Amino acid sequence: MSSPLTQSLNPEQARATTLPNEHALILAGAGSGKTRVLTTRIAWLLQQGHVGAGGILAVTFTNKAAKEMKLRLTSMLPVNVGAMWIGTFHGLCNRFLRAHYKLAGLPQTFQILDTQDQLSAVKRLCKQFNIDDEQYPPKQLSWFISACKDDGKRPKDVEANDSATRKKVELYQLYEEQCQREGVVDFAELMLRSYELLRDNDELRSHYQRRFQHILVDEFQDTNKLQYAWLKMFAGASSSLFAVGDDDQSIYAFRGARVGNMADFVRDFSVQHQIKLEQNYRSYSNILDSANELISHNQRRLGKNLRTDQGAGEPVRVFEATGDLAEAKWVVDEARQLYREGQNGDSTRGVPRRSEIAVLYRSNAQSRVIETALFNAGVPYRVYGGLRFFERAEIKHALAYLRLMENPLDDTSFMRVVNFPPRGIGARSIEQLQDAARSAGVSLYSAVHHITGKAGTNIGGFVAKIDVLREQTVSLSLSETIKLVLEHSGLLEHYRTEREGADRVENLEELVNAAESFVTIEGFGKEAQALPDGAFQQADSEDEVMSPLAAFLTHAALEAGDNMADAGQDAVQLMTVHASKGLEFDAVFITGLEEGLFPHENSQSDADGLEEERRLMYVAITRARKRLYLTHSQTRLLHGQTRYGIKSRFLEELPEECLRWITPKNQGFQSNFNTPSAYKPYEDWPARKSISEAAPSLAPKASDVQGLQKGMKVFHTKFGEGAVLSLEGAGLDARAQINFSRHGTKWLALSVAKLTVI
DNA sequence: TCCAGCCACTTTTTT
DNA sequence: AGTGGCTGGA
Repeated sequence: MSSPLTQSLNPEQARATTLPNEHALILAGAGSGKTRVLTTRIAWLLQQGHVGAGGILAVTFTNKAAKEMKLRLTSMLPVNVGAMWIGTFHGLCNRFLRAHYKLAGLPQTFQILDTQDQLSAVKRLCKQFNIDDEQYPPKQLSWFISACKDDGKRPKDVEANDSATRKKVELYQLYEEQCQREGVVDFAELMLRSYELLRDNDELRSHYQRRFQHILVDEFQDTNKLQYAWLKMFAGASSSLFAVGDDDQSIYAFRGARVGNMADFVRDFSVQHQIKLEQNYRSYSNILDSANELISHNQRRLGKNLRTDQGAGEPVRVFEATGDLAEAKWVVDEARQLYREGQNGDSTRGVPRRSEIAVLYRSNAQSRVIETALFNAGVPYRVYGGLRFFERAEIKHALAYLRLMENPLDDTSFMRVVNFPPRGIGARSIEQLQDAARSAGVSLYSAVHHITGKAGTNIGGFVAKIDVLREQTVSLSLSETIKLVLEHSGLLEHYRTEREGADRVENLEELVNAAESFVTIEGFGKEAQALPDGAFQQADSEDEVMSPLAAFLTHAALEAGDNMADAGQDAVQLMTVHASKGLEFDAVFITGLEEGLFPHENSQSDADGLEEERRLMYVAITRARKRLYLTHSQTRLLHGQTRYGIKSRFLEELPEECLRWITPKNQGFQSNFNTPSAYKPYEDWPARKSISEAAPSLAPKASDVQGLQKGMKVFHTKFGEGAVLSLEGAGLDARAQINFSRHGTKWLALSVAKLTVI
């Protein structure tokens, strides 16, 4: 307890950090020093001699978090982080499967399919079996397969009561066979295969259970069913599972995360100590109180209230714009002002760097307007999200050549580059090859010998080229190998002659650099090195070190890299709310706070969806340290159409005393239009339209709203005749659901829509 | 076989 | 509006 490691911790943090060897759940609110507690606990356990480095298993969701944890640990203690298992779920599964590839039934050179690869594998499968892709869209199939695996289900475990599901399960089965034949695993398979291996192999399981005395999990609220089961497999009778999470920040239910794992954990492991970290070190109280008040509207919570010792700080500013461009311009002006004040040395009002300003939005489509405004104002910015380095087409092409050299069974990679750059191998030749491969039961690569004629010659040339590349590079370094492949594959040449290919050539050159720094910084083969205690040598060959190329390919699949846009320059940060999780900024702008957008219309149908949206808003608010701005717009261009938005309900759920409305509150579009407002708009009012499509809210109730009643026939200037289905809200928020004879059912805001009773 | 133009799609995302 | 995938003509 008196360790200097824990001296600067508050009592709750110190208690969590120094818990005895037992299972524990730490409810760590936003900005409460969660990562600090996690790393300090590991350091403390090691320092007190409770466990050796080899006995630690620490799991995170992102590579960034894993890296951060390792970095902080090395700064706390002189410790060999390589001896600990610290990494992402998938990274650790990879390490595990590489060590026991034989037991797992995988080739040593197994390749990892990312989401794109998985989709193309599914498409190939569907084509082969003549699946109607209208009825079974490959994307959905791919999603279905991943969802089954995330649920821990093999095809035989999936309950199929209708013919469509039975078909999907059948395809899932075929997909599995295809992957197995080709020696590839997708992301979910990494998890499921490791889980099953542990479950079914008693000797292996007890070995690992004895080994890992302390298992620590970050962001526990984001674990899915399989990940929780996986953790349970590793946790033996003498292991302690230390889970850190925040149910209020669970925003990934849509991809299978189960907040319920927190309650299950408490029950399954008879957790004695649940410690709440409620002291927030990040935000001023106006911001924190807003977050607390907002999240209190959620019913299903474990319950937690953040407090701060910092003062009230600036009020949260709310701005209503007339249009999305005006909104963006206002944000940019305000951001510049903050930066200017920071430059003048005013650290309470301004921000020292542009990178301390974040502009958040609910969906990616909203970034464009903000980018335009920033660009026009000459403000440097950086957009997160979008394609990352290893996901770019040219990089994936290059990697496909490399993967094929490493594992000729990989048909996905074969298909990607067999005719890229174009070398006269068309659909017919490919079909011939696929038929031959299928009837001989071999890979496309080895089926080339069965093909004769022109197709045979062309494809034969391609295969020969791969063989030659493999031989030529056998004694070359990794970066030299890649350089040679880029030249001899014709990829560089192809992009050099392409009009818009300069960026792609640059990226390919960057790939060579990435390989160089991978070897020097990361070392290679690290993932597959021997277990320290040397167990299981009889069963598997943990001592066989991966080739640098194999390690690099794994790295590329598991860590897609940054999107490398303007790194280095001090720039305003643009990202979705999801992407902002785990980050913090001096100033945060949350934009597009309109019904249907945030909360998003697709999430409003059920209460759970709405609660997740609210948690999303909670995450967004708690990113801010000093200044928080909330903006919404009366009109917005979305998918090429003007939409009229209603102010988000979340704005109403914030404590009034923390807010300052820059524009008068409760001004609907109508009243603004009639009474030119006190503030000066950035642009002229948009041409008036009489449509407003608002999302339905949860419970329609009112029977008579603004002279309308259910069942009335109405006329609308654009949609024509219709019947009122339901009514809700009052005053400026009043809405009517109307079934138009020619345009279907729509929700209209009565303050905007021009309706006549007929 | 290749390229151009047309059509459908559009919440959030890590590995 | 913008993009990615697919079809049909050269």
